[in-house]
Amino acid sequence: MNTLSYGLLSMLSYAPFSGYDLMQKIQPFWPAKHSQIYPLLAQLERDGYIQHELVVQPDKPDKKVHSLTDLGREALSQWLSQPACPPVTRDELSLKIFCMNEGDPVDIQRLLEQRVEYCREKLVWFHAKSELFAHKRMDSSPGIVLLMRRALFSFQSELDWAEWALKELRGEG
Amino acid sequence: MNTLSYGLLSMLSYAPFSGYDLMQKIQPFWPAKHSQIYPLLAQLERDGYIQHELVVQPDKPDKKVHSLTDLGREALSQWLSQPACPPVTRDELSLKIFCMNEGDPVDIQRLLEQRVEYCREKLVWFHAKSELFAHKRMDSSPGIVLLMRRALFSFQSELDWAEWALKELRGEG
DNA sequence: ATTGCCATGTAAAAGGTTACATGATTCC
DNA sequence: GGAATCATGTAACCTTTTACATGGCAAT
Repeated sequence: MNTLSYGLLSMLSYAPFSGYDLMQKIQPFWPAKHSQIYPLLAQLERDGYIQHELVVQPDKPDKKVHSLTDLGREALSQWLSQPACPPVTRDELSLKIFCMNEGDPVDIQRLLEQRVEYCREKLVWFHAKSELFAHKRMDSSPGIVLLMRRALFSFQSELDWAEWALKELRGEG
Repeated sequence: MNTLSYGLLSMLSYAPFSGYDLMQKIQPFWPAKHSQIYPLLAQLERDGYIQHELVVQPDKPDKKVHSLTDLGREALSQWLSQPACPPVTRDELSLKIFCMNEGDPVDIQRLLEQRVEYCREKLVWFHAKSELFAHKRMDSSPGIVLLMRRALFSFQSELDWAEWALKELRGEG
């Protein structure tokens, strides 16, 4: 079973969800399109890790609500006990900065400004989310609290770097 | 042309390299195996972006040393002027932390300790590299300096987070 | 009216990993 | 003697993206 499959089981460890919900929820951790998720859900059901119930909705399309079976829960905890694969990041910006000598310095500055903006947006989003959890006492599990804080750490450090890099390029270093 | 192709052109903007060299050099920015790189190099040559020269080595296997053509250099600077795709990260650890309720807390602590170790190793490596550049006055281009610093920023923030998370789990928060 | 969200699926293409294949040299 | 490095390639497989396909409801 591949990592995305375990990812789907991970999401379902909280509550039953539709494929559509799962697709949205898994994005921050393991980006995937619906075309990849629906077939995997069918496979997970064939293999006995999940089951589904058809929920008829009057205003919206019917949906399949998937939930973990005992076998699925077992598979999850067994997977948790094994070491995690090293993270993989692919960022076009790195490559562009690497060969920035080849282009117009203004292009590189624009790229960095875009990255600054991107990080700021992410930070606003995560700050809003974590305030929701703090104030309104939402269903914040220990895992989500850890991941939230990591996102804040990592986007902040990327933002700091990008701003520093812009200063360097403008000769203010 | 895909991003890996531009990545290869980016590496070649510094100097001519063999496919084997390129495979190693591109790893930090855009992980790829040799089986993906060799066919792409052939294609880039067919399309006129690079050319190669056969270099015979007495002690080691012969190699093809690839270099940018004018067309390749043009393609690079045109690519630099366009916005970069958003970065993509896939980290199994995120998923495991997300559903950590399902498993033994000791498993999660072990995973975080492994991540701490991983970050420390990376930091040691990047610090060594950047000292090399600083002291021995190596061929440090502006791009490489920026990327080096980013690596230090990002691994440090991941390390800080993982150590904070371990404290939280041990109830020292 | 058109865009966007909800909801599910399949098919084709592109991107990426693992395995197969070869062979000399160097280091332990 | 066995593993690691250098060096290039192909084939099979798995993963991921893009495109095809459908259709109702809500909001601007």
